[in-house]
Amino acid sequence: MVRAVRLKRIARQPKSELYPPGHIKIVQALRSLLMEKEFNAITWSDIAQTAGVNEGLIYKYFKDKRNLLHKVLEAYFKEYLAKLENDLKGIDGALNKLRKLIWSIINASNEDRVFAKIIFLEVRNFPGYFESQSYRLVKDYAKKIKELIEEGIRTGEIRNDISPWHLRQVILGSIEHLCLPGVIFNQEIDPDTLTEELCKMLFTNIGTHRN
Amino acid sequence: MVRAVRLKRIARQPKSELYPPGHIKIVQALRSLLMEKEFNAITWSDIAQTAGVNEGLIYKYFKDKRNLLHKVLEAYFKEYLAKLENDLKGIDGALNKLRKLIWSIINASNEDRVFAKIIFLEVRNFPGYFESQSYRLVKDYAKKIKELIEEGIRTGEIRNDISPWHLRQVILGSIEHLCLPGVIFNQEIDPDTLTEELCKMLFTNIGTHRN
Amino acid sequence: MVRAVRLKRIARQPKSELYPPGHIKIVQALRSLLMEKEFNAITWSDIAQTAGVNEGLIYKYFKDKRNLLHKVLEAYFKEYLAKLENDLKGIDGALNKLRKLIWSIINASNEDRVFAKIIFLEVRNFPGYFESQSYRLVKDYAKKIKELIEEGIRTGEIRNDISPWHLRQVILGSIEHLCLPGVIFNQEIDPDTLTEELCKMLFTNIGTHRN
Amino acid sequence: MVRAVRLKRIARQPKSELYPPGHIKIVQALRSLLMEKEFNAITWSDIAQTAGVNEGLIYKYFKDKRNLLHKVLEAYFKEYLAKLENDLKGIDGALNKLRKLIWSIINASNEDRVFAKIIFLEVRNFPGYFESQSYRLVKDYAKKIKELIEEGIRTGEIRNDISPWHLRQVILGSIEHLCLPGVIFNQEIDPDTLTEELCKMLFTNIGTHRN
DNA sequence: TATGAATGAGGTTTCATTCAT
DNA sequence: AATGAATGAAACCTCATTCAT
Repeated sequence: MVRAVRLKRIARQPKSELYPPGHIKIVQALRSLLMEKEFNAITWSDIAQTAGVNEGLIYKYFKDKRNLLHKVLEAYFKEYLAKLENDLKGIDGALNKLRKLIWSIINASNEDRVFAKIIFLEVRNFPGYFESQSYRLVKDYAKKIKELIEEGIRTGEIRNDISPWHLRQVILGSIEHLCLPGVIFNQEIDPDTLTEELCKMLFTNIGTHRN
Repeated sequence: MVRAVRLKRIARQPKSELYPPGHIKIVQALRSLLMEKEFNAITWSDIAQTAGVNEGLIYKYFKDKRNLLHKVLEAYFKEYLAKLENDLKGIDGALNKLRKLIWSIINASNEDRVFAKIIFLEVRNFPGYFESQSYRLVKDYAKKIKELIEEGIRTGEIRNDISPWHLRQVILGSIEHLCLPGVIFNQEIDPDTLTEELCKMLFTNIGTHRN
Repeated sequence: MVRAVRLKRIARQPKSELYPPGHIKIVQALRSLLMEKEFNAITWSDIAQTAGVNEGLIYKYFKDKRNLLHKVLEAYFKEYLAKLENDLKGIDGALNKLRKLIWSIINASNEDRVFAKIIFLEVRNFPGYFESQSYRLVKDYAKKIKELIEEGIRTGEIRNDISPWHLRQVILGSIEHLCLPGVIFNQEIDPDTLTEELCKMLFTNIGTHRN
Repeated sequence: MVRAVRLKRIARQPKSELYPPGHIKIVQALRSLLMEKEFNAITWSDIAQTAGVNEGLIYKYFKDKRNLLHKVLEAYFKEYLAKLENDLKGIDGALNKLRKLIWSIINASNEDRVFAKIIFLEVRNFPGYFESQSYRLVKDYAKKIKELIEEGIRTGEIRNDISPWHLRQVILGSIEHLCLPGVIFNQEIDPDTLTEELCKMLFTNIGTHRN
């Protein structure tokens, strides 16, 4: 009896719960510390204290601080990608999908400031990032955006003199700079307005239907 | 005679020569170190060694490492602004000016990788930056871009349903993300192509002549 | 049986034993260094070496050198107060108690030169001292002396035209200057003689019985 | 002619004016810095800045910081001694002289807080002080007090079972502790009250006329 | 006499990391 | 799995001091 109950409980647990409690506390601690401080100003001892965990324990789970940061980003990103996949289901047309995707990133940046902070401000200046697992996720994701654009070009929704790579960069950069003031100065980020404004600038032009 | 020559020599001296040699060496040292390393991995002793100067001397001129970084950025930015002002002279029309401005930033990012690195990767994650003199320059500059856009709207070159603030952010973010791969992975950045691509995406649409 | 012994041993341990060994060694190290050097000439590395402990460890336990000094004083003072309380038990009359108290401080200054050095020479010139825990102990102690004097006035042992505050200062200052040459030049301090001389000057006069 | 004028001018100048201006400025600077800070927290560069003088110049005049401090004390003390000598003129009786002397020190401590700070708080913890010229002045002065007491004993004004050395220490220590709170916490010091209180406690008793 | 520039040496402080329990 | 204690190395920083001018 007892055993059955146990198994059941474990089966129900979301994946992250499978990590030992110390591991979870440490990841949580970094997340919450990143709300107040920049990454470089956060020390192991900050993290251990916030996590309510011994400093030495961290070494059981993480190679170094950057490694931990990348793990945190990875977790965020996986969450985000799952949500996104769902969001895009049932949407027709490359432009519509792009619009939704834009809204989705901005929305995530608004709801998870730390996520945005990490991706916009903390990982890029560190070379090791580009060898990390989390960067691979980002790259895959970026690739998918490019493919979406190429799909749009094939279907004729997007002008065929547009370079997919350049457009992707323009979209990502625009989103970033539209969100950045909100992220840095803790101001409101309005996904609807920002998406609307950005698409107004890009889509009517990019699209072939009007030119 | 001698006296006249003297006056002339003093008058000719560029501004940077007014700093004591140690000061100049230190600034140069950080510039060159930033080519190889990220800012946080650079230590005082790195800088002092590279500059061929005593560590203690750095404190005579700079409060701390961030302060030095901001000073370096400031110097770059002033150089850049001077060049830009010249570049924009004699150009007619807001869109043409914007195009030139875009080219100008991309070009600067290409020629001065360190400049781009600092501005894209190193300063933004540090709160103190936003109180620095160099940030004030950046803000002034951003303001001017917005005014350029507003001018375009007034003259009818730019659609009047475009929000200047949002457009400015889109432009700056686009530039940044178009240059970023080049800056990070030390690849070529082609100002002409990038400018062309970006303007193609934005201008035909923003402009009123077609809608 | 074994268990009983254990409990007993733990119960007997003096409080200081509860600190980790490194902490104790550091405090001891400063105590012994103060015998030879003035506080300002003592460095962290002196302390660490003397304690046979890593320099960094000091920061685990003490905020800074002054903080450590105050902790050392605190320990001394607590020891002293405990002894004093015992010494005063069973003594009748405010003047007799004062005499015993005077003897007690002089005696402590003689036996613990470092204690006297700290209190007479090292803490007072540092403003932070007056916010420290150890200063609070000193103040409480000084207050008790004043109350003893007031008691003497109430009981008629001490002239009622004497200001308790001034008398307290006179007593403390006298003690200090009587001990100072001994403390500074490492000469003998004779508690009996000094107490006798001081009381001769003060008590016959302060007392009401003769005036 | 010129020479005569010169000599005259020099002769008229007060003694301190004979020092070069840099010297004077440096001494003044330390005096004024001691009002705000403890001696150990004052650096050469503080002093040079306050004096409006180059750091290197200090080495022309002073061996080290302590040496400078002792020079400052010396200057104060000489001023004080000159005043005191005048004050004591025409006063009859050892006790009256002592009373005046007590008043005089307390008064000086009130008017020149820095003087009191130096003597009560800053010099004693430094061994080198006891080899300094300024300490010699202090010792001479203390000796004179002892002689004054001995004179009082000889003339019968003071009880002959009083030890002059002990009484001198009691007087000096009492004065110090009566002034100390005022000096440390920048409170008012009232020479009249303090002198009155101290003498009330000591003199009626010490004197033979009543016993 | 006085200054600006620079230095050397060592003090202070921080932190990632290890290890026995 | 987790902790408490301690360490080593290197960073940061300060300051007294010197020297050419």
